[in-house]
Amino acid sequence: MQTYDRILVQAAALFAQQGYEAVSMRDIAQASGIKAPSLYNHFSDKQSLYRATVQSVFTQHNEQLIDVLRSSHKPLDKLKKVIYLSAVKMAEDKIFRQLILRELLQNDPEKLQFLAEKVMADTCEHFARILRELNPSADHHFTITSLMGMLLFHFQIDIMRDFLPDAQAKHHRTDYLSEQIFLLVSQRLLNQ
Amino acid sequence: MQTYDRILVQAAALFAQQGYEAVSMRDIAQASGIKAPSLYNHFSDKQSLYRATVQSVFTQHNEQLIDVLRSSHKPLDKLKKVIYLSAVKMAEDKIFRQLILRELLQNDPEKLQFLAEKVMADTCEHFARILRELNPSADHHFTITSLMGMLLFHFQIDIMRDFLPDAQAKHHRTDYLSEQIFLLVSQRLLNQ
DNA sequence: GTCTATAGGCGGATAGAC
DNA sequence: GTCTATCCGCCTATAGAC
Repeated sequence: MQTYDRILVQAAALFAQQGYEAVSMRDIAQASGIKAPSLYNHFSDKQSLYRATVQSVFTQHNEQLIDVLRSSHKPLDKLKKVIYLSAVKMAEDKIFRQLILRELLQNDPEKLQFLAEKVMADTCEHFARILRELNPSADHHFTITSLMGMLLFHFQIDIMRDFLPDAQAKHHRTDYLSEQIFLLVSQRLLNQ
Repeated sequence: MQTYDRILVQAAALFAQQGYEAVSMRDIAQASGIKAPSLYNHFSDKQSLYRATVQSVFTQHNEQLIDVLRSSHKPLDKLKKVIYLSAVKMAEDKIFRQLILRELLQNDPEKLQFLAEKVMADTCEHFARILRELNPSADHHFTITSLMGMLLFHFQIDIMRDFLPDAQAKHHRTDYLSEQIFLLVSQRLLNQ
């Protein structure tokens, strides 16, 4: 792998784990196997490196998710499948999950607009198309944002689940959680 | 207000907005109307100040929420009411919301255990009691974590909602969101 | 309890050799 | 493209006067 890509990969892991301020250029350099000044041959400053990192993680994540929707089952099966695959991605891709949560904590409206329009809106549209097939008149914006909230939260709290009341082994299983989320969403959708 | 409390209030706002690493002792001192070294007469170091801040915000939040459940309506009304009041608190208390999200991004198991057992578990138990009245055999752990995920996410994304597909004015209203969350949760609960 | 002064370290970033 | 050396500012924290 080229130096440039190695930097992006290592920076993504560090920024996701520790946050922008807590990660130094020296940390990223060391993880990438170079010295800090060499980073400046690839990125003009720390902010640029961060932006490139975030964009790269989000772009990759979206590309992988879009592949899912090629198949054409019945709408309800499609919804179930896309929830399951989103859940798998959320469970696996801790870097994406933590980076998006960190970006959500940003207060800069520009960054939030970028996050919404360039990262989340595509995925939302995919969901929306399926939901409209199932019920043309329901409140899909609410359903989709609820879905994203649950997908993010359920997998983010995985490591602290057992400290919460009534946690069981099944609550650590991606298939169980995605099934329950599907049932929650689809029942409301069809009864609305 | 005494210096000590003024520091906690100002530190809470700064830590919630910018995160631990991004806030300097000078920032907190200036916001509190003193110089940085004076902070060390109240807290032994930055970490202690942060811990005290988080604990203070979470304790206050929980106390305010517990008051809600004194009234004894029918279980379904109680659920509706407690969801509404949690939603109002989430919408209003940006400092609590952002601090809890930042703590969720921590990877230190000790801090997560503290967050789960000392901050979230109480609230979970309140929810659980109501849910058990409505359906003794349902999966309440899943329902409650779903609820918390939705409550956090829906109000955290408020400022970027309009950049997402199909957003409408009603999606900025706390009463509408809490009603929809209630319907989502209660339908699943009663059909389970 | 608060201040000024300051220690000592680490941060981002640049200059210039190779 | 990568390095060593270095600048300079900000950071946490302490010493000691008032």
